Amino acid sequence: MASLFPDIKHQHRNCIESAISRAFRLAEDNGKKFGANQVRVLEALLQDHKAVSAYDIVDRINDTGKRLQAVQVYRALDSLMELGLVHRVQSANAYIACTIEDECRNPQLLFCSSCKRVAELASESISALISKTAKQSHFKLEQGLVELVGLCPDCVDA
Amino acid sequence: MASLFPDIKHQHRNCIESAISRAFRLAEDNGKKFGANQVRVLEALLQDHKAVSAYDIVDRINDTGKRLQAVQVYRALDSLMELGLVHRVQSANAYIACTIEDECRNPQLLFCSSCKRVAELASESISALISKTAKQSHFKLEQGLVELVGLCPDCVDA
DNA sequence: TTACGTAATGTAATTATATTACAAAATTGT
DNA sequence: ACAATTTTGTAATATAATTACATTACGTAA
Repeated sequence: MASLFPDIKHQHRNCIESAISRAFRLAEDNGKKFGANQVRVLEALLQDHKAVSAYDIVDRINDTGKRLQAVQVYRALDSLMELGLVHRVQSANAYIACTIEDECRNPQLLFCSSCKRVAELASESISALISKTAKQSHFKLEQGLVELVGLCPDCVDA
Repeated sequence: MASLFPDIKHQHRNCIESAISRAFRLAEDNGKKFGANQVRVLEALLQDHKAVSAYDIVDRINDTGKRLQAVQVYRALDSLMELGLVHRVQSANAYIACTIEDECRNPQLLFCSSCKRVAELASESISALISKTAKQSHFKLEQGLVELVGLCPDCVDA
């Protein structure tokens, strides 16, 4: 199996474009507004595949154009997370743009503690097991978080 | 299946005692020091089965006896987490005492977003799937976090 | 169109969470 | 007893997230 982490020479521009257009589509489908702040935050996250803290997003945004404050970034993050377009990297208090095509509310993340990159899975067997577990426990699942923390192939080799 | 969440009339004293004695055993086995601060923090967490923030632990501790500062509580939490005796409830920036008998570094938590109680699983099928997934992805797993956020049976009924 | 109610955005301040830096005390090995 | 190391104590600071409220944009019904 090839690494789930982005190849050094992948066409990142494609990631950005497809994510943005998917975002507009999803927002439309859900009758949600997709304003300038949301777009800017999503774009800031899409600059790379690393987990980025909210304040780093603020910095990225404020490098250019109209300045935003933290609270505005948090608001945008909240709405993006509601749409499943952004996930919180729980163990790092950071955020990542979703790379899964479909609606994604139960992220399965591989987070490299060394280079901070994140790869996202969409394992049916994992989600099935999660649902089954919740059901067995009479637990009304709102969100199932799976986060594998460790070293990505590149960082293991290095 | 009975609820994994503690029954209202369970003998909580037992939880506390067994956790503490297990803690001493584990620390000894690992040649780790188990000082007064660690004990106090663990006891504070064991007061109930809810996720507790670090600063709430500080408050619980400072209600009685020698006062501790946040950093001391964080240090104790770190060492307790290293031993697997405490887990971070990632989605709540809070902490919980482990209720599993064996070494526990890949917690599987059910976190009730309403009452903040936490139930802990030790599903072999989940851990196996996690390990397998990491292996397939050539990912050197340091910690596998599974956190189900939702409503416990009591809060669903209510 | 204007007036009104609602939702989104802007701005400032504050609260909550976690870490750094360094001093003091305890512990360990020689 | 002494130096080296680790743990604990204390103060300050850094980072993360939210609250409170003012302002602007947006839909909609008179």
